[in-house]
Amino acid sequence: MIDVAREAGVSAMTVSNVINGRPGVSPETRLRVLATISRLGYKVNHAARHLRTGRTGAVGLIVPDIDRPYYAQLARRLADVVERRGLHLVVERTGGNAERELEAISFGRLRKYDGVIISPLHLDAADLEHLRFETPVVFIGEKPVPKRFDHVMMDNVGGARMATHHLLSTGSRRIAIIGGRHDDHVDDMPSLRTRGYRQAHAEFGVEVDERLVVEVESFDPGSGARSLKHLYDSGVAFDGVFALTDAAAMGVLRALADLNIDIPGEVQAIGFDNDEETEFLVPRLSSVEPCNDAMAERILEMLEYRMAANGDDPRDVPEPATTIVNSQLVLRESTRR
Amino acid sequence: MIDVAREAGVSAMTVSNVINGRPGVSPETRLRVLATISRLGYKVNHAARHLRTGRTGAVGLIVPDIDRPYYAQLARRLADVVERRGLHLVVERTGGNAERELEAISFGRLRKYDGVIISPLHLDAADLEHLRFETPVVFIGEKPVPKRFDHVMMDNVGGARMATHHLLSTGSRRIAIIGGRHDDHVDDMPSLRTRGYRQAHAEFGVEVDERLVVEVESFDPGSGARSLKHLYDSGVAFDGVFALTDAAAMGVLRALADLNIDIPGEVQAIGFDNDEETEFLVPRLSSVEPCNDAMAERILEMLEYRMAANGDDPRDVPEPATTIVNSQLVLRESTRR
DNA sequence: GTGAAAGCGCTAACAC
DNA sequence: GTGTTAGCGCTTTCAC
Repeated sequence: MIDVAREAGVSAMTVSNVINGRPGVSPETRLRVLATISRLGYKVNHAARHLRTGRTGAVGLIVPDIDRPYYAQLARRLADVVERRGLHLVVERTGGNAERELEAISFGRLRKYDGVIISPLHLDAADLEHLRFETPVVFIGEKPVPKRFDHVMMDNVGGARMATHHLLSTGSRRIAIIGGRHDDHVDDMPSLRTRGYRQAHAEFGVEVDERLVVEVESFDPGSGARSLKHLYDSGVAFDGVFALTDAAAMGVLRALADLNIDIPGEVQAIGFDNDEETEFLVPRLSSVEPCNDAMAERILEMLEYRMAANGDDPRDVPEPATTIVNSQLVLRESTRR
Repeated sequence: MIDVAREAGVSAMTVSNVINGRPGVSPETRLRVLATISRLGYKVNHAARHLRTGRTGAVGLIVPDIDRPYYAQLARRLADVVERRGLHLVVERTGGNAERELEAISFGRLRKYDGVIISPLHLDAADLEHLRFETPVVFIGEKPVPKRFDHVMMDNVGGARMATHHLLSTGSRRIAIIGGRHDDHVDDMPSLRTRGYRQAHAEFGVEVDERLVVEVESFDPGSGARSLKHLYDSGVAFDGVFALTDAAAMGVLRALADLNIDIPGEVQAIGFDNDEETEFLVPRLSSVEPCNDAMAERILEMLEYRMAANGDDPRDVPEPATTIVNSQLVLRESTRR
């Protein structure tokens, strides 16, 4: 920058003013400086600017996994919203283990960002209790976080309730839940969705057969397919399947096809997440739409409040809030009407 | 940091040495400093460190889209490899328009990273001709880039040749190519794969009916399904389909199911990319595996060479290289044997 | 409308 | 084994 200043016969300050489009530079000077900048191929050093101003122009999204459609699609939506505000989104993944999650969010790495969106998977409220961030942070996902943080989550219980409700109201009485939990007292995704499943059963006065609650080690298609086959082989009868994610549901559809079971005639099936692909499966999969667009908007709204308030008058710092975004049933061919 | 130094009764330099695990600090001092650090809740400021050392510990991946399974899965693989080397990967997306691609790679934003992997979609060799990066860069993908850059790409032509070859050798003679190009003289993904398709036909002495070459506006399942229906409605007969991506192939399978066409008896189908989901489609989709693991390894190998060489003796800076990673056929239920 | 000085938080190089 | 000095490239402040 001082090179540019010297070449253009002005001070570094003036160059800085030109670059940042600040007023108070005469048109001729501005032009001369701009010409020199492009002639010398000068580029601002973001690290220095960051060191000085504390702003980076970047919003971080920290997720357990980047290749799961759910996170990938959420990332895209957030990127849209972030870019509309003149910032850009960068995504980091933790690989879904507690230690790496802590590392990603604790050791000053957040300072690279003006604001951060974190989706914890293994960290729970106790781990987060001691943490203080100097960067504005919004938590997303179903893991409970301390009340002093902003938190946006989807309505897992409500969505699962609706899905199960639909299967029950269209005649299913023995609904397998793939990925469910026998003990649903921890607030994670499987437990919350299992709770919705149980609520719907309670509303219909139908008893849940615990043998239909199938725990899984992961939520990919492979494990969905294996679980369903295992359930079938164990001889437990079922006439409906609620898979806790669309990825798992994909495996379920595949396994039902292998078993020559008619969908939705013999067994109806429903997923959760409304991934873009579900509409093209055979049969087209009914699912629960988590309204990620609304969620993305809400997340950024909260983050912006905090980012705006950061460093300012502590009086107008917003109260931490928890938002639950409604979900919505999308019915396709894998369920009856 | 000076706060910590003062509190611990040492100099800032010693604190720095402790933080970075450098030798030459006595155990007692080290312990005292560490205690003070945690008592004061001190965190290193990465911006300052970056400003001073020029290293950030981050590798950037810049892709057109983050929610396409192909990029998402590539990102995961790269993240694995990057993390094995003690760095971490951050992903940015450009949204797939030329201006934003340029912005992402040109305006000094790359300085946030020790090395960058770029997958251009709209920028071509001419746009890149003038660019000089001070950050080590490896290009990926099929867009041609100037020779002075490192470039890793998969074997699009070979993979498409193999896929088409298999359909021909199992009896198909009228193979539709979804996403193909009538004019395949530009080096982009569709053109390269179309070239492989034509090569295989030439080897078999089968003439290509240009009506079977179906151009598409995008490579998602929706457009795959629409294209296939449109082809069918137009009355052009076909007994095989090569979809240029698995996403498009997914739509093709869906459309064939809607038309009650038996796969692979009447029409056999094959995709490209070997996305994880393809194994669970109905029927299971045959595809071309681009060997992304090998590609990820190779990309990082090249990037590391450059990162190591950066700033050093110009004699041992490696020559720019272009690597083509082989692809491989994966046969499942959607094709005959 | 423009410039000079100071300093953001860190570390390389060298002195003690 | 530890401290001192200087400076990375920018912007804030205030003087001109």
